[in-house]
Parts: sequence; structure tokens; C-alpha cells
Amino acid sequence: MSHQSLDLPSLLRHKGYRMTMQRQLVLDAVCEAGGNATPEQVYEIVRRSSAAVNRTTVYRTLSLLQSLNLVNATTSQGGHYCYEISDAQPHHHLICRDCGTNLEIPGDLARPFFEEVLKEYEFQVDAGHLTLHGYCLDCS
Amino acid sequence: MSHQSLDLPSLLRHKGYRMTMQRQLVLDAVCEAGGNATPEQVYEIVRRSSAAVNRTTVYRTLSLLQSLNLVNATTSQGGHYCYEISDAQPHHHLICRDCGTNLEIPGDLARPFFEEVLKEYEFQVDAGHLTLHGYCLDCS
DNA sequence: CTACATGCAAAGAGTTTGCATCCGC
DNA sequence: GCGGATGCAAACTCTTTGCATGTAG
Repeated sequence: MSHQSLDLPSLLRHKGYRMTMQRQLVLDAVCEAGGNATPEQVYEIVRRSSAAVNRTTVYRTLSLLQSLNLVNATTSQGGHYCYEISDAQPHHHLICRDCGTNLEIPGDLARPFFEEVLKEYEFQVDAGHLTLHGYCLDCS
Repeated sequence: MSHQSLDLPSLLRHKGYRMTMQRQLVLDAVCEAGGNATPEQVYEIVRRSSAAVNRTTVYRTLSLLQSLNLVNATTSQGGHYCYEISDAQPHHHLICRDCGTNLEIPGDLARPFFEEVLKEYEFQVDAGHLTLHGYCLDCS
């Protein structure tokens, strides 16, 4: 789940963007948040490192990082954005409607289902990330 | 997908709520919309029947109907609410990230997957409705 | 030094809330 | 007539946009 190995400056440059402190901080923050972070949460983590980052910049940077496939966006309960580091390992989330617990399951688990969908409906599900709602053991 | 058979007045009364024209109109509108209707779309359909309904009332009524399990809420692309009539037949949606096409697939297709999740993670997925994003035949 | 990136403020969606009035029961 | 339901306006949250300034390359 680490992004330390990735060379953000040259990746950005290669695409015609510039490397800035803000972009590094936002990427670090999404990583630190460890998945399902709202823009506001990312903003708060960034602020801990530096007060010199604007909320607008966080939004713009998240959107940029998403277009570079460095982060994924999913939508949560209330219907707002959640971001997480793009991961070589596809996985899915199980979110309890009651207590909000967030379990992570391997992407493979859904593969047979997605293959069925592809075969029968000619629809290629974007298997990278899926958020399932329901009830965990304690709440069901 | 019809709701005509259901006795809204007595259902409401039984729960301590009152029957009003607005509530009937909102329920009718969700049904007419045929799935994945935003509050705004519901509002527009309602207005066609009667100008005497407020946007606020649509929101409040949708939320009430949801708590009565007469409609489901899902979240769409942009991360906003979508409503549809609760259906005896569980099903899922396939939404193309490119063209926005919305396919409906039977709920059974996901059952083996959900059972696997339950067995391995003790998490009961709310199988009623799932929205999957990806690419349809034309766009992939 | 030239664009791209940022900060600020303001606008813009979508949704919720407070309160007076209305109306189903 | 009582208490829940509605309409209205205003507040509130989340997100985007316009524009002047700052700064990476």
C-alpha cells in the first residue's frame, strides 16, 4: 500500500505537470489515511504537515491524482467521495450499515461473479474497487 | 415493479403516519421513473401532476418511504442519491463509466459471491441492490 | 520568463432545518 | 382540536470556478 517507491516528480513531468510540495503532501495523506478518506480527511492530514495548503488545492490535486491513476475514488454511504491509494492488489470494501466498520476483501473473491456478468451481459465490470454495504457479524 | 397493489394509506397509518396526497405522488413518481431517479427527477415528475408540492417535501417523503422499505436508495456516479421502488426481485445495476448506460441484472447472479463473503468474513452483504461500474460492450 | 499551480473568495449544487401554517384523523 | 405534515426561506455541507498572484522548470 506504500507509494514511496513511486517517482511522483518524473511521473508528473512526463505528463506535462509540475511537481509541487502540495501534490506530494496530498498523495502522502491519502496513503496515510489508509483507504476511504474523504477530501476533508485528506485536507486535515495535509494540514498537520503544513498549514500552507488550501482546501481547493486538495480537491484539485485529488482529481489530478485520480486522472493519473495514483488514487481511486469511490463513493460512500452518504454519497460523498472517498479516496484511496491505487493498489496493485485489487480489493473490495465491506461497510457495515450499522457501525460503519470497513473490512477489506481480496479482489479475487468477486472474479467468478464478474466473469459471469461479462459472459451473460457483455459488460466489463471495473473490478478494481467495489464497495459493498451490509451488516457485520456484530450488527446482524 | 408496480406498487399499485400496495395499500399505502393503511401501511402509513399502521406506523403512525398520515396519508397525504404528496406521499402518494412521490411514491407514484419513483415508480414512474423506473429506477435510479434522483430527488430532483422525482420532484420534476411530481410537479407534472401537481404544482403544489415542495422540493423539501420530496426529500422528506423519499426518506420516509425509504425507512418504510417502499423505496431503496443507492448512490450514483457523482455520488448523489438515487431512488427506486423496492422490488420483490432483488437486482443489481451495471453502469457504464463512459456512456452511462444502465443495465439491470438479476440478484441471483451475485449470490454465490455474497455467500462466499458471508462464509469467509462473516459479513452479510445487503444483497438487495448493488451498483457496479465498468464498461459496456460498445465502450470497452 | 512563461506557463502552470495555488490561494482566496465567491458561486453553485444538493440537502437539511426551523418555524409558522395547514389538514388528516 | 390535536399533532403530524407541509411550505417557505434560510442555513449548511460539499465541491467547483474565476481571477490575481506565486513559482517550477
